Amino acid sequence: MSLHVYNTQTRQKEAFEPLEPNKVKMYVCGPTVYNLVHIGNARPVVVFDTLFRVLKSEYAEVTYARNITDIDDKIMKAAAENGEAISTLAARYAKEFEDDMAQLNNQQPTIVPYATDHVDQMIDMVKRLIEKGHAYEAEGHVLFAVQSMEDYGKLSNRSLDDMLDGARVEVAPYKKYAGDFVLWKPSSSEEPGWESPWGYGRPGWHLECSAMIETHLGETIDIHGGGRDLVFPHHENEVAQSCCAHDGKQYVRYWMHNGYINIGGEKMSKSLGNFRTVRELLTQYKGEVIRAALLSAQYRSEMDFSTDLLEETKSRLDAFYSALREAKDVPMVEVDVKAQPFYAALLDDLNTPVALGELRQLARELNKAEVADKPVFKSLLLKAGELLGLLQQDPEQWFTDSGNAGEISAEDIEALIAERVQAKLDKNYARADEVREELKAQGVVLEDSREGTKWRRE
RNA sequence: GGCGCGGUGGCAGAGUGGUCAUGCAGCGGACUGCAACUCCGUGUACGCCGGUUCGAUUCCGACCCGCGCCUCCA
Repeated sequence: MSLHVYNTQTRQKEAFEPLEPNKVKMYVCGPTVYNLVHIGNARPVVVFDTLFRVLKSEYAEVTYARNITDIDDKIMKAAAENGEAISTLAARYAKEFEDDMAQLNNQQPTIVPYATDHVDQMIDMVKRLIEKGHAYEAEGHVLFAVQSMEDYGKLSNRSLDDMLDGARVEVAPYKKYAGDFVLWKPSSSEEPGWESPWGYGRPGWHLECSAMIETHLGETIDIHGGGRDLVFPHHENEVAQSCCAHDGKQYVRYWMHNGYINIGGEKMSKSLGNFRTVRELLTQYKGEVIRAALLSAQYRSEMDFSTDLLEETKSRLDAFYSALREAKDVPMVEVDVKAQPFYAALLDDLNTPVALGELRQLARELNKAEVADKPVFKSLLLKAGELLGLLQQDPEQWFTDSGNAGEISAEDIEALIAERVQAKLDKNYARADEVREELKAQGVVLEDSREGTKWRRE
């Protein structure tokens, strides 16, 4: 079994083979940093972070780039409202994004390129596109001429005529053809911008990814990921820019797109205003719960993000950590997680729901195993968990950490437990039960075992 | 109008041309002073109608319903 991924370009699952043996180049579209990210923005980050982990276990050299878009009209608008520089606002929200993503156990990509650090490369690419006859200047704008490209529309599987049929926006008068898109646009003197051969201005949205990929990863990359809504126009236009700048050379070998997060069955989006920020969710659930919830459905399917889902996910993680807590003194040994059904599920286009199911079986095996067999199962469980970015924290901490201020302290809980132990020795079961009830009322559950009383916060 | 996705048991969610997903919840049991955790057991599920087939949830066709994209969007 080798890694298979669903390729949006061909609309089927394909065996994955990197262009250069043992070297994988992956690029994922990151956020536009003008506010706190929502859970929908977090999905591709978690999905492709998981893919990054799998790729690293399969290939010797994996380069993963995830950009930060720090120049954009929405950033300009937000900065103007705050009366601050766009660089200040963008830097702040880029930091908030990094913090949120770290809470969800996402590893740092190999490269995190910023759009504004690549304006020279973007200008250079626009120059080349004009020279090759794929772009033209008009009223201070530079536009990509989509009719100059044979295969335009191939990625998103649509023809130019069809696209224009359903167009909802007015066509700018300077466009030679309605489907042409902006590579460079003029800025007024008070707007952010850069000097260019076409005057003071700023890049169009699609350009940055093409330029940054060219700069950091080369002309052809293996995997390009992002949300479904980027297929058109963003990725289609990236293909157009890069292919035409590179004389038709293949841009991306495998396109991967994750499905939407819905709220109450409806697509969540910044424009609809029905979004939940990661920051807000983190006040109620641990980052690991949010991550596991995002992995509970296969990445291409849509998923409804609800309290029920988070609560169920928490219960599932509790069971894993309960097994690990019970096995805290069991030593780790060398194991081959790649031989497990768990791993086969991940290789099959990142089938994380099945992988989570297999993880549950490993936890069950660990619980049931004879002492001599426990090290193997504990090691498999932890190794498998690591590939999903889960189960890496101290189990004791998982159950006893207080996320919220104002909760009963660990010391107070321990004191009450000590009192209850004495009450039990005195056969004063009424008092023992009273303590249990008192703590239960404060969200603390007691578990008696041979080794003594353990506790956890609900 | 064009392109595309999906409808699986209370809920979540895989998958397959013919014995089983799995999880959460529920129920029964073991364990427990009581609990919890854990373990064991437990569900005539595949939108509707046709077709192909010895056999279809799985393939084909029509239909119904929901959702998305068609230049803000993960």
